[in-house]
Order: sequence, then C-alpha cells, then structure tokens
Amino acid sequence: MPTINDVARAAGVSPSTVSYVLSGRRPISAQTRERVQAAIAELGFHPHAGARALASSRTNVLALVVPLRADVSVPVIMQFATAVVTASRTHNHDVLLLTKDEGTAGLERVAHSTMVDALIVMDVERDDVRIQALRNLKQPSVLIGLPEDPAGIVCVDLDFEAAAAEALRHLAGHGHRRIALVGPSPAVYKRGTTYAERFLTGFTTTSAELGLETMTHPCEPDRAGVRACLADIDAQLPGVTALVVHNEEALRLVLEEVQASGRRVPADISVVAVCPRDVALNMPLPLTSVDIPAHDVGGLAVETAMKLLDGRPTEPVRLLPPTLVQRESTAPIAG
Amino acid sequence: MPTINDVARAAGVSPSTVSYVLSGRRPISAQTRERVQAAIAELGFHPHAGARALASSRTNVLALVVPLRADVSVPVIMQFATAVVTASRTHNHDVLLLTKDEGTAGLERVAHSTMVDALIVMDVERDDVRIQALRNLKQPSVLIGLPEDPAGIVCVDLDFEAAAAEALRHLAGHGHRRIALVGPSPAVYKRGTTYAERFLTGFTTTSAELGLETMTHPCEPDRAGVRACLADIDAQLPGVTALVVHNEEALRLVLEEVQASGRRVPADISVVAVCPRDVALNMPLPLTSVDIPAHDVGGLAVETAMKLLDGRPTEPVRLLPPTLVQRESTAPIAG
DNA sequence: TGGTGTCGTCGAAGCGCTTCGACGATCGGG
DNA sequence: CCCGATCGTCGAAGCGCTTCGACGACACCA
Repeated sequence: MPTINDVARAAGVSPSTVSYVLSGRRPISAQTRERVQAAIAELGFHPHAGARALASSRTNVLALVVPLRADVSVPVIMQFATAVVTASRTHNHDVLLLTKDEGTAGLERVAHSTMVDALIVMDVERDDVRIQALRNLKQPSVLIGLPEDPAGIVCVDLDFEAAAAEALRHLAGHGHRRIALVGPSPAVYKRGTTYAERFLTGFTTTSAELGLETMTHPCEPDRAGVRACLADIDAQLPGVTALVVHNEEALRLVLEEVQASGRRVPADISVVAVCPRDVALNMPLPLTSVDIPAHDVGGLAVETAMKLLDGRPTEPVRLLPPTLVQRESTAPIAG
Repeated sequence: MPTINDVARAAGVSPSTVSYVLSGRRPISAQTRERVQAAIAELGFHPHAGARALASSRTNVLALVVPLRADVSVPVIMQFATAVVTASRTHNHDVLLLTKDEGTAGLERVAHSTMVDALIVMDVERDDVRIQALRNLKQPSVLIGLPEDPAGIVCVDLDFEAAAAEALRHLAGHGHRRIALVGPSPAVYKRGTTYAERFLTGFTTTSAELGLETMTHPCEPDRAGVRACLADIDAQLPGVTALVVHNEEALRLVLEEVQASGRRVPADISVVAVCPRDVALNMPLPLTSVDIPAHDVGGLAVETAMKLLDGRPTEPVRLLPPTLVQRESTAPIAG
C-alpha cells in the first residue's frame, strides 16, 4: 500500500501538497495537481482512513441504528437503510450499522471511540432513553421519528397527522361518512412509537373537523386479530363504508377478511392503506395509499446530518408532507 | 475526550502500560491493572478508533455487502444482516454496510483505505465480477453463496442440494410419487444466483435416485405467473400430489391458487416450502418447510471471517446441512 | 518603484495509539 | 550462591495523514 509520501516522492512534491490536492483546501497550480493526480493513479494510492481520521478528526462515517426485531415492518426498515446508505455515499460517507438492541451503550461506544461523525437513529420511542445519551455526545444526531421531547436533537419523519387527514379527506371527498381506522398492534402503541399516536391524533382531529362518524381500533397482525378487529368495527360502526389501514402486516389479511365477509373492495367498502408504495402495489388489488416515503425520509436524514456537520442551519423538526395516490381500492360511496 | 496519556498520568504509569492493560498482550501486575482500570473508568476513556487502526493496522470493522433491490427476499436479507451484526459484536467488531450496487468499486474503496479488516459478501452470482476483485484485496473475505469458481475465497451457505433432497425424501416417505418444483423466477436463474441451480440439481438428482415422477418450473411471483406455473404443472404432471416451493415471494399466491383450483392442502396436495422459519409459520397454514437458516449462515460467515483474521485454519467451502420441519402442509398421500 | 496581497509550495508538528527493545527486579535451578 | 529466565514496566519510534505557519515569487495599486 503506497502512502502519501510515496505519492509525493513520485510527483516530486511534498506530502502536504498531495494532501492539498486531495482536499482542495489550498490552491494548487494546475501543473502540480496533474502531476500529483497522475502519481496517485499510477501508484493506486488510497488514503488510510484511520490516519485521516486521526489527523483530521473526521471519519466520513455515519452510524445508523436500526431496530432488530421491530414492530416496524422489515421492508420499511430496509428502505430506510438503503436510502441512508446511498445518500451517504453521495456525500462521500459510509455507514456503520448498529442495532437498536445494543441500546445506549452502542451509541456511546461508536461515538466515544470516534468511529463516526454523526448518528442517525430509527424507531425512536416517546421517552426513548437513548435521546439523553445522544444529547451528551459530541457528535450530532438525527432521529427518524419524533419523541416526546426532541429538544436539542434534530428529527425528521413523515407528517403522520397530515397523512391521516389526507386519507380522511380523500374518503370524505368520495362521500364516505362512516370510516374506521385499523391501527397498528397494541404493542406498537404501548412501546410508544409516536407515529402511531400521531396518526391517531390526525385521524380523530380531522374526523371531528369534517364531522365524520369514525372509530379507531388497534389490530394484531394475524388472522384472529384481524377478524376480531373487523368484528368490533362492524358492531360499533354498522354500515361502515371505508377503512383506513395503518398496519402493514395486517393489510393483506384485512383485505382477505373483508372479502370473506362478502364485501367487495371498493364496491362495498373503500380501503386506504398507509404503507410504502410498492406494498400498496403488490396487493391483490392496487391500493389507494398514503405513501410512507422511507426513501425520502432516509435521504433527508442524511442531508440533515451533513448540514449539522457543516454547521449549516437546520430546522429542528422536519415533517414531510404526505402524498395520497388514488388507485383501485377506493371509490365514491355507493347509492 | 481523555487520551491514553491522561489515563497513564492519572494512574501513575506510562502510556504503554495502559495499552498493555487494554490489550493484555503483556503481563501486568494486578495492582497496576486495577489502578489503570480505575483511571480509565473515572476519566471515561475510550480509545480512539482511528489512532488504534493506524498503529495496529486493525480496524475491528467488517464490511457487509447486501443486495439493494435484489430478487433475494427482503426479510432474508435483513436476517442475514442482523445476524452478521450481532455475531460481529460478540467478536468486538462493528459492521460497515455497503450496497451491492456500488459493485467492485465499493469493495476496493473500503479495503484500500483500510476501513475494514474483512469483507462479507451476500448474493454472489455464478461468475460474479466482484470475486476477482476480492481475491486481489489484502483483506480476507467470506462469501454467502457459492460461485462457479470459489478458489481462493471462503464460502458459506445452506446446502441447497441437500435441501432439495430433504424435501423430496420427506414427501416420498409419505408416499408421494408425482412431485413438482415451483422454482424462483426466471430472472433469478438468469442472474446466476447459484442457490437456485443447486436446488434444482438436488431436486432432479434425488428425484432420479428415488425413481419419482417430477418436473420443475420457474415461477414469477405474481398472480398471473403463479397461475401459469400451476397450469403448466397440472398439464405436464396430471395428478400431481405434492409441490415443493422454492420461491418465497410466490409462496402465498401458490397456496391461494391451489385452493382456488379446489384442492386442499394437505388433503389433496402436500406442500413443502423452502423459506425461513417465520415465513413458514406466518402463512394461513403452518407449512412444512426446509429452513433457510439466515441467522446461522450469517453467524457462520462472521465466525469464518474471524478465523481468517486469526490465521486459524478454515474449510474453503462450508455448506450447512438443511433441516426439514414437518408442519401442517404435508400429509401421507390419500388413498 | 515600494509596499501589500495573493498564490503555490514546503517543512514540521502533531493526532492517539501500539509495539519493540531495554532494563531492573524477582525467582528457580544447578 | 550465581546465572539465566521470566515478570513488569518504561521510553521511544513510528503508523499515515492533516494543518499551521512560513516563505519565496509574483502581481497590482498607488
């Protein structure tokens, strides 16, 4: 492995000049620059990451903390992760993958040992203990999600309140008045993942605003849970004409069970899903959905981290506006 | 951030002694060791990863290359990834996440810049161009999968040939003679992901050995594809009594379409799936399955990487024996 | 034409750690 | 009782890079 000294010698310049060619932090004549670049190419020189980190206190690595066996759906996690990795690469950064189960210790380990420049944390809970830990680190961090008290930490996420409003407005626009929310499993609420609550809030608020008759119901993502949920809905909101499903795991089962009950989507009952685009498209019927733009959120998280690292100004909380795409699972109310 | 010098001063020893306490590479008296450890704890000292890497040429980081929009199913990728991360942690290593789409360049980048000690590469294809690149790196690598010519690179994977044999033996043991394989999509074969071929080989070989009447058919994982596939099977192998499904995406649809054709599982037709345990369990009916032990394979990959780093001997190719678990989708042949 | 800048480059001083050789002290064996 | 190991510790030399200050060489404005 050639070092910067080898390059310098080959190019007939000093090592610092090579460094400046690489970093562009000082002006270098075109001539010299070319000689140096030629030498770099010829020798196949790659700066040693450790040495660079030591000298510059910059690692060009971001930590990404993902939930392990989360209630968060696996495809969504993967979408975030790949978005973060690809976005990081465009900023010349790499990604160190941590799992949530290492908890606070993992964050502190990589931060204290200066392995990363910044941290991106997924699946934050309402009173996540990790938040205080993050505040104490010298590296900045970006949360994907929105805890109770985000003071001092930048957050990005989909605007789930607006997402619920969007779903209801769409249905109301089609004449629906009796609408039920099939929510995440009780465990998700219990855990305090706030996106569930935020969606719920948006749902009830908008319902009131629009004067709809609605109800909400959590739902275990197995057949029994879905059946129970739908039964409750039919009992408490007879003649329901639309469902908003904010539960990816249960989505398919909801469709099956609705059909099993003799109702057709969308003729008898409309369904709006809240899920990533490709999930909505891969259902038996292409679903009208409010997209969970994991890719955008992941990219935004990285973008935000870069801003923080550059000392550029940043909004403390950035919630992406939702977009609803009408597909084949919603229709104007019959009759 | 305290440095090793601060610790040394606080403990009244030299920096090298602190280092030896940390690494255990030289004997240190119990007394000294305790003083040093106390100082470390009190100051909250964490060695600087870059400095350590520079001095020791060891980063304690593993690269993991995952497919981005693979034909490999997302849950399987996640299982591998989390297995690799957790296993790495038990060996005091972290994981740098790379995506396959960076190709050869990504591998070379992290290797040449000495960001990682070893590489673990998923989703290798028959003549994967990355393999030659890996051979030229100074860091060792472990493939998850089995290319055409694995010379010089260690591979770990499930023994897919044996998996097919296992599935057929199980069915034959239940009296089935006419058995069809519902394989991965044509794209998977085309791409040259060898697990598909290996399964196919095992299937046909064992079929011949056992004197079964079998056929094989690739399958697009959408409703149309599944229908076409099943239609072909019924046409070419009328009276088929068992299906082996090696296609996670299509699995659910296969079950639905079989049912739609008026046949019951397992009364009229038995089904053996090849998929991770939890996928088999999350179907409408718990499926008899040959497990894809992503967790074990991931762990083994890390274990193997550690062996290579320690210079311990290693088998060049390690194929894990499959295990079939009988659940409710297979039964002795009727009549 | 003499100052005042800017440009382009160099040298040297670290960044924080590991590791090698050295060295006094302690110990056991002949 | 002396010699050679072994133990426990230290000092110093790097690992490969960045960055700061310095310093000619010019250019430009007055």
